[in-house]
Amino acid sequence: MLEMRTIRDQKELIAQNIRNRALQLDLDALLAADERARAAKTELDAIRQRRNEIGKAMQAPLSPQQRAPLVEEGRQLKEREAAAEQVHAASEAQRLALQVQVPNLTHPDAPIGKDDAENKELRVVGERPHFDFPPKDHVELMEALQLVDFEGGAKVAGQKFYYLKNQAVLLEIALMQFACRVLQEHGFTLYTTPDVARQDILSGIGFNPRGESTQIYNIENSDLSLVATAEITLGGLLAGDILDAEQLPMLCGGISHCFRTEAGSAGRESRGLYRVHQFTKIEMFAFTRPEESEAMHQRFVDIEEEIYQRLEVPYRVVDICTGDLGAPAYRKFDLEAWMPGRQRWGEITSTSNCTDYQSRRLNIRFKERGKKGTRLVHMLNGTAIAVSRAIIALVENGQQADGSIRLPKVLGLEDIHPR
RNA sequence: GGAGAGGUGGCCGAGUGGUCGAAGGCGCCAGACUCGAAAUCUGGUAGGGUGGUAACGCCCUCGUGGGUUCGACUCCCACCCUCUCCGCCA
Repeated sequence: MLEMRTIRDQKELIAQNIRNRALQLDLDALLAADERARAAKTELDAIRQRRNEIGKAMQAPLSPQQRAPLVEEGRQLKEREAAAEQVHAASEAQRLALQVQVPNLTHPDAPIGKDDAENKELRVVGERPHFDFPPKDHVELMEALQLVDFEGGAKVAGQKFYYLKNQAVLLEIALMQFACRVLQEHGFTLYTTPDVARQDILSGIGFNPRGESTQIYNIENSDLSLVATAEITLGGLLAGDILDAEQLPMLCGGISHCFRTEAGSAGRESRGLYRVHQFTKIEMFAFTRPEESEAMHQRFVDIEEEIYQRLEVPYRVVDICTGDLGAPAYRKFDLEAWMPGRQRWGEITSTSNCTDYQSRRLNIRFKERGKKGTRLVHMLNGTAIAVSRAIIALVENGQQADGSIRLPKVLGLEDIHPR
């Protein structure tokens, strides 16, 4: 969420940003709602001020004749205050509903474009494999090797759920282990996290769990939702806290069980493990001083590249364009792996600098020694390894003519052979 | 799940109907002392909103939300969380 003052003072900039992001949003309605909310607050404050004055006056020893009119006025003010409070609460709710739709500002270097077709390729790293046989996709390969069971998944939990089997299970564990090790080497504190989170945490991160096209599974009779990523639980970890500046930057790595309804994406990229309702991910998260966030963002990209280089997966780095950025992201880079089964690049990691967009709503601040006041931290997230997509890349790129799969040495696993 | 205790500023901790944003301490900042530091002494030190060029004013915040009252940190209700004991359990 952006600060209302920013939206007021820099209306043109905000409006341009909304256009760049190809969003529809009535800024004037927001500004009007803001006017109403502030007017209501002024009104309410005036009533409260008078009430406080009466309270103060009543402390002095007073005769019953002096007290009576004060008590009466106080009584009346209480009623007026209640009415004013309702007006104020309603106008604030209206304002907030619009305010949270305003996307974050955007890095000046982010490419301007309306959708993912206009993302900018920054570099390609690694050699795409050449096959002297027609390459198969991961579904065909994995089913032949008894590494996955989609039918079982569908029977028990529905479409887009799956079981991993045999060596794929060890592969998942090895990938998680590898990613955790790398993060630890880079100074991250590792976490397992809850797989559910409260509404206010979800909204603070920028998810809208009860909205119409939500990606989120909600748990009935509670204000909990299944998390779509550990970005939610890691980012929410420090909600409401005031940190010492010396504690920053704070790096967290987490095992992330991801649950996504994938509403509205039926039929899109739906084959196999590419887009599923549940997967496991190792997530990076950082809380930084504002001055550090851009450098930290680069560092996240570097770590992602290190991981995929060590996994020997050919990939390219993409600078996400304005129209394809999520609302909280100030800038976003994706790594896309070469996927021979689809003959195209497929997203395997994503890292966003969300600046203070999330910390404002989650109220995560830091304090510097000797300085007055507090400042909002910057928050960044990034994928170390999203297991299901990493498996696609490894299996498809590592396939051999005899149907076996060659795996990168860093995982410490044997290659996978037909039984 | 049952019984009890408790949630106050960056931290610890007092405060049980009158203004208290809150004693005291720690920490931090500035100054004094010192060649310098430590110790000591003096003063300062919450966050947010809103109005104002500013000085400064006003409002909110003592877990959260309601209620009682002219007035609530203080009384009542609900919820959340923490701790102790008992039960249950991987």
